[in-house]
Amino acid sequence: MYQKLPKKFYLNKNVVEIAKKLVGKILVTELNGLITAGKIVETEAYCGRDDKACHASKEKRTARTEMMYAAGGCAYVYLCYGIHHLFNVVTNSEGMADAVLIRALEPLEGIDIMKERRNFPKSKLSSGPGTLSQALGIQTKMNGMDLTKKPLWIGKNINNEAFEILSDKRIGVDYAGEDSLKPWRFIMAGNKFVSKGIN
DNA sequence: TCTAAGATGGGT
DNA sequence: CCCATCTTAGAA
Repeated sequence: MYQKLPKKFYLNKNVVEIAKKLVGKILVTELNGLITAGKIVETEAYCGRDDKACHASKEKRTARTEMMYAAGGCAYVYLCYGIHHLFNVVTNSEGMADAVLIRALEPLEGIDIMKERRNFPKSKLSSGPGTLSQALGIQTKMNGMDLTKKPLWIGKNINNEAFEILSDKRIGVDYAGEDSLKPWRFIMAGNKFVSKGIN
């Protein structure tokens, strides 16, 4: 069930390429025996070199960014606006601060559990970086977890469905000037669970 | 110590 | 469109 991606998937040196490949993969948590899983339908790449939008821009090292320098294949979870836990996939080899922000999921399994955790009946379950973390129970204490093991992992595409991937500029990083225009956001074409989809 | 800003989301 | 909310980073 949800066959785990191998460590080497995350060691690719091109974070933009990994962000694109993550579309269609399955993000899974198993907490207190409860499995929740969703198909990744939207991602964004952040690079520690040549990208002002990245927390580790210009290879900046702080307590928060330290995890981005770890070898690829672990989680970088941080708190945004004091409320939202945002989940990222650390990539590249040790010392290279790259990460992919997971922005939206199509719920697959444990939907009742997600609804219970979200507790916002009128809103979507996991179509935004903050909401999907809440739906899967991802918190900052999971920062640094190995994504090739329980309780937080990424699995291969379930079936061999064909889909098209579109790219666009990233969301909420206007402060980064020209770097905010980089087409480093990837979405599954036509999927209604993307965060800002026309639906 | 103190302060400003932030990879958002829900409600109007 | 408006703004709650509180950690983090950087300044003093």
